[in-house]
Amino acid sequence: MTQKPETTIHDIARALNISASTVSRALKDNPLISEATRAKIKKAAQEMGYRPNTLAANFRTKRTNTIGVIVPLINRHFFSSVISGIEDIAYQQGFTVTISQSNDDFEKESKIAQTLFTNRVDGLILSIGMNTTTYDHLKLFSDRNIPLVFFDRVVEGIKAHKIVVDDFEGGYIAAKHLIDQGRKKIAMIGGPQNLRIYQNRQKGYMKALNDGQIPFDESMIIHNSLSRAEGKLAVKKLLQNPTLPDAIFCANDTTALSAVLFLRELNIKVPEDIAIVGFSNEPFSEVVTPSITTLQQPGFEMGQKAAELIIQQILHKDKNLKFETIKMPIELIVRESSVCR
Amino acid sequence: MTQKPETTIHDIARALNISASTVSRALKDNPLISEATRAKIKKAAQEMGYRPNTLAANFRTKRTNTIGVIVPLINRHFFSSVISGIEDIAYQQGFTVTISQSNDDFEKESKIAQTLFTNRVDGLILSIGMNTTTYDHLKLFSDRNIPLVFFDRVVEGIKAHKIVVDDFEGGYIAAKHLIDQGRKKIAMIGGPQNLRIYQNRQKGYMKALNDGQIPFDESMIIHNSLSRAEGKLAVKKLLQNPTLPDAIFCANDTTALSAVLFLRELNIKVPEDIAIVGFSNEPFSEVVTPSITTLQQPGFEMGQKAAELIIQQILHKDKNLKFETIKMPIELIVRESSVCR
DNA sequence: CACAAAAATGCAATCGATTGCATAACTTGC
DNA sequence: GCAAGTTATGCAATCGATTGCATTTTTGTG
Repeated sequence: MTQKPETTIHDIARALNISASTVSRALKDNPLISEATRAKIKKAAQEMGYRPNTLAANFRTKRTNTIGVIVPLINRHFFSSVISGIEDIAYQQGFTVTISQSNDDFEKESKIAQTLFTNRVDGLILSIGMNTTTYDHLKLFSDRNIPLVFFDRVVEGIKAHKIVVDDFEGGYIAAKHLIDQGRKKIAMIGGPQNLRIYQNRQKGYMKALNDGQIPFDESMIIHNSLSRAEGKLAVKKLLQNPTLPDAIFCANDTTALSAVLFLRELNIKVPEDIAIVGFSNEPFSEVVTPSITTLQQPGFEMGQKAAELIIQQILHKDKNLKFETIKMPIELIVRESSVCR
Repeated sequence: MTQKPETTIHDIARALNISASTVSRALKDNPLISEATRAKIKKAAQEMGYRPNTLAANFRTKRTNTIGVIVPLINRHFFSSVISGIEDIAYQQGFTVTISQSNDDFEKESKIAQTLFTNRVDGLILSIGMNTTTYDHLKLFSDRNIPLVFFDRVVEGIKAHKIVVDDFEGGYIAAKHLIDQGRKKIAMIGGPQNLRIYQNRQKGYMKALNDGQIPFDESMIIHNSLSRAEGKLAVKKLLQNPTLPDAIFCANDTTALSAVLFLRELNIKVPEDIAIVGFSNEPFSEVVTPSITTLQQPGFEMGQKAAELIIQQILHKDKNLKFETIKMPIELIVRESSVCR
């Protein structure tokens, strides 16, 4: 199979006996070129099977029309929804999306950032890893004025748009909901406190307790990595607590799930004995028995918003842009795990 | 914030009073360059904050070190697992992964393929959409000898590696399992028959029935798009069938889930009255009550394999490569929905 | 020491599109 | 019919790394 040589704008120019610059302009619908020649050139391009060499153009213009995305784990419903949303908008706007996962590993996150940087992405959308506490790898971008948008797990003190759900509000609503159900001893399984989102979920929870005149009890809060296994351990520990909880607010659905399953194993009734509320509305939460009350984060929409913002920044490099923190609406989805019939 | 000008190999060359070609070679550890100068150059590069301009290199070498991936829907556990696997290997090998979703829309799939092509991806990994029946958009790649690897939903008659699970085997095992449980009237909810995977799942099912001396009944098979809504409709229809099924083999877990939920609504007992088997082992299948017996496809491993194969092809463009169809092991995961205690 | 062979380095073209500026072609009004 | 103004096209440099080939330097050997 012989490689047919690619047609270039020069070939077209030669064929039509005009200059390459005219061809280049015509193909981009530059109004400098008359309608007539534009049409002629496009026709020829079509016939000659011309395909623009993006590499050459990128090289020349120093733009790649590519948006880099780093998420902790692709294979997680919330994140893949966000990616889906990013891709949706990016595609419409003629951008390409490059995706990497950090696996919550700082080293990897850092290396990926460097790679994306050297690959000259036009912008970077990311949710930082659980263990990320320094941000030199991101300075690379801000130093060169490459747009950065954070979502979900954001970093304070870096100039960038941030798309978050109102985690405080979420935590508050969740705990309030449990209080409204008559629960008095509400435990919480929280995530790593270096991540703002988990801090806020907890703060919301505490505020609700306070508003509900429920004294705060240190021993009712456990912090872990929110995995299935750790969730189970946390529940085990809570069950040995001097004051037995009658409700647990879990900072993610994975933990809520492990609580539901483990309590079922122990024949402790959910929600009668212990009510459970999760966070994120994973697909399984709806269908497990009992189905899990949780907070719905609009992942797809967050992705769309992130893409819109970054593309806007890429297209109009506004020097004195005001960076916003956009709070997406969060919604309590009440299901069986928290309400006695 | 002034943009510091980027350091180029020419800057380094000038600083060290040598030629740019030497610098270029040294940085790539070309053995033509002596150890001594190599070290000197690298040191200088480091100090001067040199970062290779990938765009220039790509342009020159006509390679992008980028692998394109097209999946029907990112936001689906199986697919995001595959992506995760692809990304895993690609990253290790210094490749970047560009991801797009077709939303099972042929137009979009086609456009994406064109875009990826013009963006000069070095290879394309894809699972075609439900409605894709023509393959001109893929000829673009095969014509130019750009490696192509299919996974899951593959296309026959195109020269490419294919990574599939043994859907026939899966269908067979599923139906056999139901027969072994004493079921005699086993219905099937199958997918679109233009997709080989669904054909094969059905063929496996039919073979098992045949081997089990169960007469085949046309009315016991329904084809649809395997969505949650359509699944419910299919079940409804099966319940009105002259011969009521005592088991349903669903071609995916989504449909199996809708069956489980709908039957529960109707107070029809699963598995006692009707046993259910799904396909794909979605995360929810494990935790729904009753948990769903299903076939586990090794998504992550499939992604890894796909990435390995395509990278191998990219690196050694072997003209007379033999294309293989790799069947990944598939495993029946027996859960509550198919076994009476 | 001479000279061939081997090793190291340099030269310069090249990839293809883009774009500031120069020039050419065409209008228009008087 | 011509100057001034518009509109359309062309010239040529440029982006930065790569690489075939030429050239220089070093090494080794008789």
